[in-house]
Amino acid sequence: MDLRTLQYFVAVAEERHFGRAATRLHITQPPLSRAIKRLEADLGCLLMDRSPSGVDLTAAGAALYDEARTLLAQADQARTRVIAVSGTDTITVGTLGDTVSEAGATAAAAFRERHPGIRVRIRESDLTDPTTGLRSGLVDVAMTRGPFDTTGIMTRVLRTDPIGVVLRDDDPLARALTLALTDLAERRWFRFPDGTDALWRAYWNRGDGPVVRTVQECVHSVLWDNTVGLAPLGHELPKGLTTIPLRDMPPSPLLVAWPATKPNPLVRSFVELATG
Amino acid sequence: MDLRTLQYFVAVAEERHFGRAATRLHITQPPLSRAIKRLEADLGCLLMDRSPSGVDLTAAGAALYDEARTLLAQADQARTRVIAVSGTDTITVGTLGDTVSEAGATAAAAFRERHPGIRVRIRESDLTDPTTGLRSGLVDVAMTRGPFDTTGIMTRVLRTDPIGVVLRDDDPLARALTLALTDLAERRWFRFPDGTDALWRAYWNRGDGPVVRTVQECVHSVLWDNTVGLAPLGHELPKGLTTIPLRDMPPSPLLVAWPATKPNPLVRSFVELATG
DNA sequence: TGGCCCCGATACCGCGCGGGTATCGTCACT
DNA sequence: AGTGACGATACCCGCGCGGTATCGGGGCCA
Repeated sequence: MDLRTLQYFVAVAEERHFGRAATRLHITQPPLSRAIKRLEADLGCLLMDRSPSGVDLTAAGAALYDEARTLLAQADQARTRVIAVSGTDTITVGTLGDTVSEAGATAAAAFRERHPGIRVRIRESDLTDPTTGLRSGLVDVAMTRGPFDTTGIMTRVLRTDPIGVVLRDDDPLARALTLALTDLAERRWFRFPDGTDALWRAYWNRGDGPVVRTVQECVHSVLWDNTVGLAPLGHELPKGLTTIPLRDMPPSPLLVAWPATKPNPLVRSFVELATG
Repeated sequence: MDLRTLQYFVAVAEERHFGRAATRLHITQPPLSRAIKRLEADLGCLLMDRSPSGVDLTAAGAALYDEARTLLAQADQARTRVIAVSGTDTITVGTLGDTVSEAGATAAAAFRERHPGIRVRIRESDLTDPTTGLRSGLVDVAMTRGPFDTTGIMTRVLRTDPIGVVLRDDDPLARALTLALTDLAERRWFRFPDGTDALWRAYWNRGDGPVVRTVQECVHSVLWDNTVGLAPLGHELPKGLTTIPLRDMPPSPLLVAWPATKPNPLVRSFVELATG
């Protein structure tokens, strides 16, 4: 009866569905089934009645649900209190491009509500470092876009967005519903400096056009220098620009990333709040 | 930060000593050191100052100690409540020989105080079955003496007692401080029936004297039939009998035993209370 | 000051548990 | 009868948690 198993149980109890609970817990269904079964063996009684159309709590299951809820809340509070005593009072979040407005704002808000005494410092990184300073210790946790080299870094996917090409509104191709990379073979692409993470650059770079480092420079390059470039779909663009989906680019994950060895104990809580 | 680790931490915090805490937890010292270290890494702060003469809690450690205590108590209560709801209301304890008075009484008393609503049924077994009915399901947990075949059975040692030979007070050898089995080579030994667990019988049987099944029959056999027999030292004997330590017999463990798959959820609690 | 002892840390090993993917059994609904 | 949804099962793999053996370092005593 460890806390993780109880968390699993609570998830199933609330979702009334092993599959949904599993996704909510960021695991798959079979381990969850086994964990519940083990919990039942440990307590010596059935906790839920399985039926093909979902699950129902038994009396014992309902009792455990209440207990587990308070237990988990108390455990969480214990962690918070210990960390408060230990003196950690700041968490630094790195953001890349517009992840700060996309998902960072809600995550930071949730975190601030959860840890009223903690200062949340946002550090907006330029586009050359997808880790936004994780490796150099400038930030404790990053909200960024993949793919990039994740050795020594833990990540969790928040969302996955299709990739499009950024064009000027008056571009001849700007009316297309979708495009392929071959349609743009002759164009000049803005790209990122050599210092950028190799995997990230291979994914986002095309051709050998002008080098940019920030979202601003991307925008200017397209608007005033008539280049094109890759960008995820589904977020606001400055007036005069549009994004056309590309058929032959794999989608890009929007993710939260943190060091595998996390010296800042607040990171775990932030990740939980950011990913639900 | 699972519950087991917190239990480890509480033990160290209370003992102020890794070694003692480890024995109290029925593990060895290295895993305990690692667990605490991992807990510290998880929380991101030192919990105790190690010095060669023991350990001291840091401020964070003291905070965690309080939290952990309440958390563990609540977890225990959660387990108890769920089991109560599930309908289990009886635990049957098997005893062998005089284990019932030796350790069973205190264990049963502790259990009754801890679980006021639960009926504790004691089933005293004769000496032919060292499991006291564990395998056949007659009892949920046994307090008995080793060694015996433990396949499918979990055990925990309560104490280890030297083995002696039971003699009549007026026996020529009854004045010796210690004896060897060779000193008794010519004697008739009482022994246990063939149905008895093989390992147990090999340990306790000598020669091919009269068969006994109960403590009473052992006593009578020695007093009235002038046989001798093996018995652990350190417990009361009827008037007229005495026990002389044997130099060449390995000591016998007094242990609590329960099925590896334990259908009765109260067993865990009983074992904890019996072994401290 | 050198030797010893105590205690916590570390190294290494084997096994079981907790993840994963692939597949099955079963029930409800066409 | 066929199909789809859902939980259970089978199997695999890597890590965590136990174990034993050993190290390092600080006190204590001769």
